[in-house]
Amino acid sequence: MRLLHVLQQHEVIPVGATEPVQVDVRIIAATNADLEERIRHGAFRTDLFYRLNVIAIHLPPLRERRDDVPLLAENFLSEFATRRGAEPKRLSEDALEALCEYDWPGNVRELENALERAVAMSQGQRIAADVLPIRVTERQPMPLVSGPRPANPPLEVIERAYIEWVLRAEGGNKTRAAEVLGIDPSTLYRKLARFESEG
Amino acid sequence: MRLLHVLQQHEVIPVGATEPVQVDVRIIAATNADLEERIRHGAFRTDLFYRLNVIAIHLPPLRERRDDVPLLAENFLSEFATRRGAEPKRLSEDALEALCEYDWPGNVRELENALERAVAMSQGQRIAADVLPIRVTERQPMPLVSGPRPANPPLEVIERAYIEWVLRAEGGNKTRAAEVLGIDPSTLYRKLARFESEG
DNA sequence: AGTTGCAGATTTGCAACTCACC
DNA sequence: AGGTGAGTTGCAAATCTGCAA
Repeated sequence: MRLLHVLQQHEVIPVGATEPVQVDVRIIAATNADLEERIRHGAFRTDLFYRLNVIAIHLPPLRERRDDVPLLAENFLSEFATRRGAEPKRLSEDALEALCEYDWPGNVRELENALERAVAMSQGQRIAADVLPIRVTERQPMPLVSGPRPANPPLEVIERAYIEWVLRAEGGNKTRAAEVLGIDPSTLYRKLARFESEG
Repeated sequence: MRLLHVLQQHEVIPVGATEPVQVDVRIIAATNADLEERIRHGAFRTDLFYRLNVIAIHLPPLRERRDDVPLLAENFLSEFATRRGAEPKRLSEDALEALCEYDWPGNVRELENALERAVAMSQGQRIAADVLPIRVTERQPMPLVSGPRPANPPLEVIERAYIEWVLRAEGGNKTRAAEVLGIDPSTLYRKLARFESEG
């Protein structure tokens, strides 16, 4: 862990720090779609500035997790059903296949919307492919502009971030923080010392 | 870390798992207010079900972080200013003091709303205390029903969660995951083996 | 790419000690 | 002086790691 350490420094994304002294950390996991939407709503900036440091944890786009589509779809359908107080509608074979083939540039959010619409448009209990948005069924070779994905931070960074997070949550009390973290106070103490010396 | 291990198992909060085989994890940091609001909007359920397991990381309520209030307020004010394309308004001494004294049961979200309203109501560049919501300036002894706070998960749990997260993000490729994590593949391999044996 | 042996480096929990404060 | 709680350090044992196969 020491060896590779140098490579890892760039992974943290500090944002607009105003005071360099105390640093706090949030760990946020979100799909790209989540992020975009939250930024649009202004909520994300708020989160970001909660205390000035952020570590972003990357979630691959839905198109790279095709296996998840059926499960996600099922979850959404039963969620919608619960909301309406009815039985979940089921996807036809064709519809499911189309969902799996599509590239979902809008990720999970887009899938959710498509299904919601489909549920509303379909008459019976079965969702046919033709109530899905055209772009989904159209089956075009998508633009496929997959830029370089953001990398996830190294383990060491996450560990540090979380430790600092908890320490702050406990008001700086190292003993209590150690208890929460499930480690000996001395261990925490030494980890912190190491953080200091490593910047 | 081995010794305390038994105590730590209860910290994970798995939610509505449907398939016990593969587990994925999201790490979410949010204020209580965030959570509440997202649940109301249905977004959180969606997040939750992304892949069926969640580890909640606790952020202490704003009332326990009074020091943060001025900084937060400042951030909000300049955010609002940017949105309007104007200079940020400034808080009067009294107003700031009132903000610091208040208990903020709605946490950061409530603070944001209060400030937004205050900015809209104030005439000049200076925000006086009397444009703040009455409950804020009223300075009552708040109910103070601080139940037991949810504990943050132990370090070990976070480490595991993150490793599994990255592994999945890399499509199960251990070598690649190890690279991202900044550890030797063999190390990752052994960590995973341990996870298996420990459930 | 996944897995294991190995020797050496590292880390850990424990316990003991200090310090501050009541 | 006594007691409690936090922070800190020595130490030996246990563990973990990177390398190489």
